[in-house]
Amino acid sequence: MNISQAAAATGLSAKTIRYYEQQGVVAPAERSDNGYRTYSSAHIDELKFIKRTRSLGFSLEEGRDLLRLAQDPNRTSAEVKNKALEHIEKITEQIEALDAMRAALLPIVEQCQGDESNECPIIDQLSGRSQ
Amino acid sequence: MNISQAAAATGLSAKTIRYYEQQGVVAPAERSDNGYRTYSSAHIDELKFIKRTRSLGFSLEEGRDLLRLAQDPNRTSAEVKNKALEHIEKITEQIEALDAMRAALLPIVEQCQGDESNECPIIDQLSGRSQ
DNA sequence: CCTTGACCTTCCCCTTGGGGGAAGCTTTAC
DNA sequence: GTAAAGCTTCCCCCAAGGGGAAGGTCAAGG
Repeated sequence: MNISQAAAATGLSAKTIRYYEQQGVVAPAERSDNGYRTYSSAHIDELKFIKRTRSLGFSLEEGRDLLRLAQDPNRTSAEVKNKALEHIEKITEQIEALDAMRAALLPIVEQCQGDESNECPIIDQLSGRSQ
Repeated sequence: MNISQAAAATGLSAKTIRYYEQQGVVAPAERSDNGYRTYSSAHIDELKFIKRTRSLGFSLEEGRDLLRLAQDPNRTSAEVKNKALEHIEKITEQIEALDAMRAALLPIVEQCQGDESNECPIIDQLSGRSQ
């Protein structure tokens, strides 16, 4: 299984797969005689695992940690749950920050006529006028 | 007014102020004979303007565009409102993406005992088992 | 007068998660 | 035999600065 086939099998790009290997996130691929990377189904599973962690918003480093836990028979579910809860906390903070921006922006934007005049409460607000 | 005083006046770091100047976001500071940057109240206002756009989640480039509109007497409020609405749209999309992650994560995490056992539905999910 | 500490300057490397593309090899298909 | 496609490594690029080095300047104190 070449890298382009691994890419097709995982939905990742070849570039991304090389990057994950170089970052030590997944086990390095075997090499065939010509130097090409060769992928087993175990590699594919690792790549898919990381893809799922990424889609849930985990960083690559967190994904790597989770993969190690997944492969460690001595892990405890408490360790895993802790990481997940911390991550949920971070997501929640990000949502709150974005909500605050939106809440600050919406009423000002609604006040703006959006016409051909140059008078604009959005600009006034950003300029510190009409505070 | 030196850069550290401008920093104190705006709440930005000196590094950030230099960066904004180098990126062409704000007008370059005057230089005194020793080469030190010198800031007028107009500069301070520009820096504060950009700081407000940043705190509302606008990119530096968007902040620069908004500052140019603010200084352009021929602007229309429609232009400004358009940019603001696009930005709100982006924020909304980000919130939705984060909400989706949280919604996907929460039920799995709740199923996890978080004890000393290695059995863990979070790991199962990430591994594609018990899908 | 001289020194020391606090400024200031530019410069380069670092972060995240890859994308784009060059240079050079190999393999595949016709 | 040759051309296209695939693979390799390598380096530069993005956002928004932070950290810190090397070197010039300025103000205060002994």
